[in-house]
Amino acid sequence: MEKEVTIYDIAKRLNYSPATVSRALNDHPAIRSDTKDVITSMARQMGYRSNTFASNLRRQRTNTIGVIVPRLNSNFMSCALAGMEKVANEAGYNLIISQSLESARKEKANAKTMFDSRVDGLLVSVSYDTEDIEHFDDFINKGVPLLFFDRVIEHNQCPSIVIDNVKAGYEATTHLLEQGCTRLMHVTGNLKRNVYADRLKGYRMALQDRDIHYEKQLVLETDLSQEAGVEAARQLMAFPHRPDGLFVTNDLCAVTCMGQLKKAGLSIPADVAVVGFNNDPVSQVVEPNLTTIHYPGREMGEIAVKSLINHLNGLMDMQTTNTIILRSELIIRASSLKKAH
Amino acid sequence: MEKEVTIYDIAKRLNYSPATVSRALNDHPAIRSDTKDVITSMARQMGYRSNTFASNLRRQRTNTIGVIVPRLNSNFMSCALAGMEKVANEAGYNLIISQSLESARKEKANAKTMFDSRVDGLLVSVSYDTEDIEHFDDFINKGVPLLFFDRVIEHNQCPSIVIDNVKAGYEATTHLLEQGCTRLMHVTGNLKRNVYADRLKGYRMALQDRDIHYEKQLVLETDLSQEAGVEAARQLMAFPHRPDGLFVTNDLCAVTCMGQLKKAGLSIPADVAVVGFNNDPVSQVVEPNLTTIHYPGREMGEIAVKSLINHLNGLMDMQTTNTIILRSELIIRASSLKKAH
DNA sequence: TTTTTTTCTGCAACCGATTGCAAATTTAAA
DNA sequence: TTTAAATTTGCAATCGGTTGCAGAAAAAAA
Repeated sequence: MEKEVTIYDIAKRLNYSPATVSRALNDHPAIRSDTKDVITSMARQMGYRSNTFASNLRRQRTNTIGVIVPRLNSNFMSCALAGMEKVANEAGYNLIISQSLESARKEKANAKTMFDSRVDGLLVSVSYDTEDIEHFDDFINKGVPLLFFDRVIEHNQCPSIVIDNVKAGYEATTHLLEQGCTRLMHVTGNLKRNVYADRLKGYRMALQDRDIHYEKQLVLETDLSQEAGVEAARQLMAFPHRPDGLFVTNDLCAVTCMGQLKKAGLSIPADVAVVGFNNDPVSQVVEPNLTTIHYPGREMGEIAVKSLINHLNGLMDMQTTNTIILRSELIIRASSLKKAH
Repeated sequence: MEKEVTIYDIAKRLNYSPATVSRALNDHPAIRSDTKDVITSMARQMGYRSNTFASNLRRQRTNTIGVIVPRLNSNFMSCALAGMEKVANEAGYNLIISQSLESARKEKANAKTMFDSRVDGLLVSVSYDTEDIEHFDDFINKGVPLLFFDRVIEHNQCPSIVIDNVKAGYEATTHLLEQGCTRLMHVTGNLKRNVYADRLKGYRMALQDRDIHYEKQLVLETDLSQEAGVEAARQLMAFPHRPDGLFVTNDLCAVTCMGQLKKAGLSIPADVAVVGFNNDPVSQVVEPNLTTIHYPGREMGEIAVKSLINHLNGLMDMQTTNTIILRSELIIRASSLKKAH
């Protein structure tokens, strides 16, 4: 285990002061360029590596971005994280990722850890049962940029990155209606969360635009798990006047539900047309293939990190940008096609 | 933006030395317990938070674990990461995650970053085209514990966490043979990687045990993408003597392949019985449901981090443990059931 | 050649916690 | 009461870069 090389070692070896070495390695303009060359090449030769802690300690900066998500093992989230990691990595930032597991309590604990780790910025998609965001006040007070994505919470200091969930919900619903559905069931998540509330709003608007009466009983608020899909199928079939269309805001839940319906002898889309959400790989595997909304996870992750880093570098002020809306898209597949095209 | 409280502030306020405060906050035995009480409560009252960098700088430790994976958006990997994050978080460690995107070059760059970030330990699942592991020598030389999981590389200094891939391959193959298949195609990944090589070994052993001649042409080495699934189906159908069994070492690839076969009019499992690998959610969605190997991603992640932390705390020596093998399991579903049970 | 301006470089303090060693205090033993 | 032992606490150096400020050196202008 050899000793670590420091700028002092380099300085002594070349007869410069540590200050000069430091500046040379950081490409400071006050250092002549041939001096820089000598120093950097000697640094390489001696196997020098910068000590991040000393640097962080002094500069009060960590080059680290914190990410708090509900859970990281969903297709959408892992794509978003993949995008984040890529951009962060290229910009020389590290990512510290933690999951709240849908619990506000754990989210709070994670926020504290992130704060203590002194992340330069924080990206958050809030948990199911997060009510307030006091636990992020520390960041706001300290001027640490905070950015919400996907599941966001309105806050005038923090920008959000989302898709237009109202529009997506509207399109999904409209599509089902255009296919001739007359009675649409809607299975969604916790309506405290913008993503689900907005999609519901879109659903209602679409109904309204066609003068279809909104029935509260047709909206099922669930945890969108696979079990919820089973339960949704049960409820759907229990209706005296059975719905002929189904809009589920999660693909995995939707396909599980579809499976149950098929098992019960219903035909998709003839008896029940189905639309999911997220464009998860399962949507192209299930039979019939699932119509769904393409949710740009990777892009969302990339843009979130890009915005944060631009802000940190003073290239952009996040306070002025309030919301970034990404394009989503209805992908029509067999599960909803009652009419031939 | 208030000023940060340091142990000096606490010391001054209580008329102790910073040293005493430091020790008190770290529960050092040399501090009387009522002194500790006074100090900790004052720390809380003043809103003190420890400065990790100063501490890291001094202690030459970071409480951070690095993770390098091929990509983080697969079901298996995101489950493994979820497990890692959970355990690490509970033990007060942070995770820095980066992905090699299956490129040895990027893996090297990531390793360097991790090394410079001075992670306390490193968990690695190697990329497709990693040939050597010289880029991890720095860690080994410096005594930073390095642990491989899933896609591992033999190294007498580094333990591995895996499942028994040979056995899994053997069981999958045997199961197909028991169902009456006589000619088995095997679609797998880069055979440089232990996971695929071992599964192939299991496949061959199973054939041998039943005196079935091994045909090289029946083994397809691919990147296991969905496109590879399409291509596999094409090749399967092109055989004059068409295989009646198919063992694909990845569920997503398997289901895509199945889709193609069905589209071509073949019936599953009657014409071709199929077994996948990983127990991805899609396996329970596709029709017929896919027989597969359950791969304990979450457990693998948890155990990986647990082992690393135990080693770091001196509770366990990783040098002596060479390999940890987790239990995997064949899950039999309809896609391979030719015989009724 | 002298003066002014510009470009480089170094000094030294600082970031905040940790820890070996010694001194001070308390407690126990003589 | 004195001495020895055990328990607490503090001093000061240390970890390794960073940066304001001042001074030296070099270049440009007078």
